[in-house]
Amino acid sequence: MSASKRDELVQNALKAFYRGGFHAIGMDALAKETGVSKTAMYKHFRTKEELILATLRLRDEQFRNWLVRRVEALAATPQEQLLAIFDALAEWFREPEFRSCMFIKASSEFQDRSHPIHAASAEHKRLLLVYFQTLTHAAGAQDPDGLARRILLLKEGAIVLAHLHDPEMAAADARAAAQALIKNAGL
Amino acid sequence: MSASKRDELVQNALKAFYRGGFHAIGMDALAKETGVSKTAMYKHFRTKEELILATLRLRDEQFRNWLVRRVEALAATPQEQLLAIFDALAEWFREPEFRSCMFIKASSEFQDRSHPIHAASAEHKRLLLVYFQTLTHAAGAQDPDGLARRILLLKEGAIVLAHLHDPEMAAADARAAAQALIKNAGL
DNA sequence: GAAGACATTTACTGATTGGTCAATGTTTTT
DNA sequence: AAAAACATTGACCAATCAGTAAATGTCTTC
Repeated sequence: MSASKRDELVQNALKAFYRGGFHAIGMDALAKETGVSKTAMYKHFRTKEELILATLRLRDEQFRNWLVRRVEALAATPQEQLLAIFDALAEWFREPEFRSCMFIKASSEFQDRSHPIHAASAEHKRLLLVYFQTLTHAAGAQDPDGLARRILLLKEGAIVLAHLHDPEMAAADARAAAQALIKNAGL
Repeated sequence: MSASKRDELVQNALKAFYRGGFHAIGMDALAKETGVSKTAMYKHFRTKEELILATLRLRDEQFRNWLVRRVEALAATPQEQLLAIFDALAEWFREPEFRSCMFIKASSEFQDRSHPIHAASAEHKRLLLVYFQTLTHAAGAQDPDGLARRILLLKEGAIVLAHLHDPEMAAADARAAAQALIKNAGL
């Protein structure tokens, strides 16, 4: 299997896991959905866990790239970009394939903090926090690290409620709350 | 099996599902852990899904009762109680058995909005929102319904980050954000 | 104490779980 | 064209999945 075929496998596995859950989808179903035989899959990933970790790495890259690009397209100044995060989220929530956050789901199914999949999920959130911190610092907020953590808090809450209640309202509420917090940080 | 034994079964199943996840724990393992034979379980619950729904009903009752009582014990006025929500959450996060929210996990594993388990999770959050609304209305906030939704947003975000990052910090950040929102609502 | 009702157990179903293996292509190198 | 390297396959493994059946035990009622 070529490197591009391997990427394609991870891409398809990502979609399948995102749609169906990690425990719910077996390796047989995965092989059938991706069009790759099971043995070929096990040539590249020694265990199901390794394949999951590979999909999470891809998803982390995809999501953070998408978010940064989208935010930069929507707003120019760091302060406006902090708000644009929630406009980007609203766009994501509107996608018909939207089914919450891959990493919230991963940490829901692999709850032990010491589990590699849980750790990968925590790391994704940490990297997002770092991005938010660059924005709050650049915007010149008071307590920039604290503001970044609160923005992340709103983002996670918005995802959960977009999945369970109304996507549009979740994004709008989070945006409004972020606006209040930003004003409160002297901006 | 007596009614109390049935309750005991649901209690133990709740613990097992909360610890291990819904798909990850099979009915055999569940029977062994609860000390009830598998056939006895199927006498009371026709399917695994029905048992899960029963555990969610119990959890909804337990959690909302606990939260209301704790909040009332921690603060007297509606406005203070809105903040006390996050002090109660901090206590919950500190428990060594804390492993995120049962309903976030349930909706992570059963993602289809039409699925009864997903619907039960959404209903739990809706009932929490109703409780928050009684507080924001009683406190005399501007846009009380909106404030309640934003408080709920913060609560969900705090749970996610308490599970993935630092529990103490998640609670404190959410509390600080709530304080800003409350002040912003004219209180 | 016998009869019937209810509870509980062990043993089992076919399907599926994650993972492996020997056999069979299909290239690439010599 | 022969040989060595690599890819791919379907069949297979023991274990577990959700769910069931028949048999055994334990009450209650008369």
